[in-house]
Amino acid sequence: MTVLHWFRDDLRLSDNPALNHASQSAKTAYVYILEEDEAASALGGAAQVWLHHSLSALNQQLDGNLLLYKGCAIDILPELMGALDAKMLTMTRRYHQAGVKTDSEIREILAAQGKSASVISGNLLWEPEEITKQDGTPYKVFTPFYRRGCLNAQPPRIPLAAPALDHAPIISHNALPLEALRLLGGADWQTNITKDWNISEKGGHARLQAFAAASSNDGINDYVDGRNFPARTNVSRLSPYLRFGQISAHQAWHEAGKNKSPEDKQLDIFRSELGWREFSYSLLHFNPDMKTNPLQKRFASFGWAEDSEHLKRWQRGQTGYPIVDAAMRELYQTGYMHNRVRMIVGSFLVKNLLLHWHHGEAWFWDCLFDADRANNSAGWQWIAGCGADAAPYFRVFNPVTQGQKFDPDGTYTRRFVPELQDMPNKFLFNPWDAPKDVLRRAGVQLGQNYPQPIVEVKASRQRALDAFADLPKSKI
DNA sequence: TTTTGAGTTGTTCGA
DNA sequence: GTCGAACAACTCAAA
Repeated sequence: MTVLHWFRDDLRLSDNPALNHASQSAKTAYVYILEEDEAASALGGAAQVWLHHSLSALNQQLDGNLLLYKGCAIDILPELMGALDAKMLTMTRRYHQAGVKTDSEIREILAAQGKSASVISGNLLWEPEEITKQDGTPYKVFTPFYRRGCLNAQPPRIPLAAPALDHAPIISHNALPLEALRLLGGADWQTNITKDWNISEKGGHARLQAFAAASSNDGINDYVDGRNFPARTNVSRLSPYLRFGQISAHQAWHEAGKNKSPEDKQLDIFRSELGWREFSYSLLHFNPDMKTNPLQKRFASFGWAEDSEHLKRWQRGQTGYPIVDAAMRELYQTGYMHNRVRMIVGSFLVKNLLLHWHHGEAWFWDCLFDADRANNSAGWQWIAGCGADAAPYFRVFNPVTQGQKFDPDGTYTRRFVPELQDMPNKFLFNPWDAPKDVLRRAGVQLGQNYPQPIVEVKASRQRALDAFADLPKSKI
């Protein structure tokens, strides 16, 4: 008997409960479908590049047995199951509305043919319906969700070893070569952005181990403080691997805890970041329209500004605020952005420029390797203030102070804004305040080789505070 | 049942 | 320079 495992965002062999299930007492076939129906809002450019390399690596792990298709899963799968004479389909549970709908349709179609489809949880530490308040409704605030909800529930499973796979005989049945998925775009860009990453399950584990076993002032061992500094190497950089399932959250949870007391502060804070991912997925599960609609309905008619020139300058890293520009250029050049500066650029777009968070969500979706339906929407709603958040409306990041505080020697900023290479630290984050001779010696001509600030911090902050104060009071 | 206190990531102002 | 207070309104759970 043959079982078909449909890989989606679980591109790994180890700790993959659905794949384990498939491999028990059966020969296994494997498929990935680049879904082109409404089940998958199209992947962004960076995520496509990541996916290309991921599929290539996974196919190697499967000895060349991964079947690739492009199109509509409910058309492709029943036919493929027939060609393979497969009696069962396995897949890892997903949480976005269109995907959930596709999966239940598949199940019905196969059931009508006397075949089965198993949707098996594997990508979250806790399933959304497990973590609710006493009254059964979902949490809306992170801390009680995580501390009271998650940490009092069943602890995350010990990761499973990769199963011994008995490949079904290859019946390719019109499968496509990887190149036919056309996931790679422009030549220079896509080779440059992948050079720092080993895009594979193995690469994910190497990253995780390096993070977990780092020396005392690196990786997890100085996570609490170090994670705030974009020039330092304390964040895990696991997000793209988690996004595509090349490592599981369970593997990250347990590997990070090796040789550490469960009460260890560094470990606790890192795990709580995994908790934020859980929270985002819970929000997506209970609010299927989270990508487009604000969680707080009072934001529905908020008076966002319209300014395509400002938006373009934000996207290109030409705002005249060095920390913002460094971060936006990091994103565009590398497909990644450090978490601290994600908050700074988000606050700048939504508060200082007063542009709709949709614009930020869409740009991150296109540019980030780790663009994740749950995290991206939840994160943008959080920074916009319309999401699930206990934080005050007046939290507006100051791009000058944030730069001085979290990139004090300018290492990060100068790396991505080389125009300011020779600007002294004192004026690096506010070059418009620098005396003329300082600018001249640094070779900076504002408005010529580095932009003047596109808005003024104090005035734009006040404009945002006024606009937010005008919101209807009730969050509901 | 009601009250109380705290809540990822901040800034500014005035003492 | 440092430090505490003020900047709302609502969620959630413990007292």
